[in-house]
Amino acid sequence: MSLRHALLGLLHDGPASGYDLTKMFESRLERFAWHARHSQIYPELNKMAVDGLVEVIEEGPRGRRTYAITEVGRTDLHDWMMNPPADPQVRSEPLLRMFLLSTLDAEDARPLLRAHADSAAATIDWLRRETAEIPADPDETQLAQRILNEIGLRQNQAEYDWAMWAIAQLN
Amino acid sequence: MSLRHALLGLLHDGPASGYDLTKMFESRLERFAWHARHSQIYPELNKMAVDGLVEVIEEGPRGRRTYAITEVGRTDLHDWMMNPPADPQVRSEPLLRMFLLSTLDAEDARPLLRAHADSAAATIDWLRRETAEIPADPDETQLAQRILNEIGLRQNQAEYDWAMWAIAQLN
DNA sequence: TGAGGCATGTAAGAAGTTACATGATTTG
DNA sequence: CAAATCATGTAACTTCTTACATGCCTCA
Repeated sequence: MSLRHALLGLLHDGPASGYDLTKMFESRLERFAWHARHSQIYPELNKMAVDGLVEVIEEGPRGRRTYAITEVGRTDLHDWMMNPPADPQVRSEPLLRMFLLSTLDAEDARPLLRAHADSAAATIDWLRRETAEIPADPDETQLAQRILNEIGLRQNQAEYDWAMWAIAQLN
Repeated sequence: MSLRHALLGLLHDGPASGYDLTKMFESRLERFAWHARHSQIYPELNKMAVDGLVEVIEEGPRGRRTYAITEVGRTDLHDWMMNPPADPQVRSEPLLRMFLLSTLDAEDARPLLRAHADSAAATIDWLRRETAEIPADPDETQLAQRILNEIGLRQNQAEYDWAMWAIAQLN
């Protein structure tokens, strides 16, 4: 039920429509943590409303429905946050590819590692630009954003460093 | 089709049964890269055999069937390895939880970050022990293993450092 | 008035999970 | 001979992807 909790988590910051949440997934979660399309988000919001985790608080133009998290939703989110499973499950196609690197010879592995490094470097650039836009005297949301950007920066720096190191190992 | 390619990748190292591959997933892939259960692996191997990507090369006791990758399978794996998608999709529940940290107050966030750090530290310990077992003069497989352990070490070190830094930020 | 973005939806199929089910072989 | 492990499978269900489908609103 990670999708459900991702949505609750996003709604914790304030009410939003399915359309807004789809955009939030794209801009905030999809790159590092979770991925979902609108075709999964809209039905899930409807189910969550039936289950009382969210409620429609406004109907706008073009059939727009703005959802807000309910008290039940908050409790559910809090429980999920505070009880992580012992055996976390991860699915990362880029990392899987790296784990299967030994199936390639050095000539093929090198450009793949290079691409991996380039991709990490591009993400670092992007996160640095994002972070630079946060004012020196941030509010709580901006402070939280800074902490999140930091995990992305450190992770991608590790990926970059590793890829460069691995290229050196091939030689 | 990541499962398919994960299986082809594991079979690239040598023939194995569905049972062996299930164990390999548990010990090698599941923690960092991909996750699959035997109930998904066995049917997939059968489909892959129909598609000519793998073949049964031996039938052993208890109905054991040993699969080997075919030339078609090798080509398919190589294509997949060399053509990573532009927008990699990642799903990580632990990271999602960190991305939703701002839904908690500081008293709740602290132990969660602590647990995140502990988990990274435990993984680092485990990887260090694994790496120490690799002889000083490794063969090709062992060298590849060392490169993989290194990515895990660096990633988890980044996670650990970040979590400790984040705890400090809360104060 | 046309293009782009806003806004939501469904249907079919693929992928993945959980639970049930069975039996052989090895080892202490 | 009992327990652990080896070994494979299916059924029902949930989750996720891809493609199709529709129409409104805003701005240049």
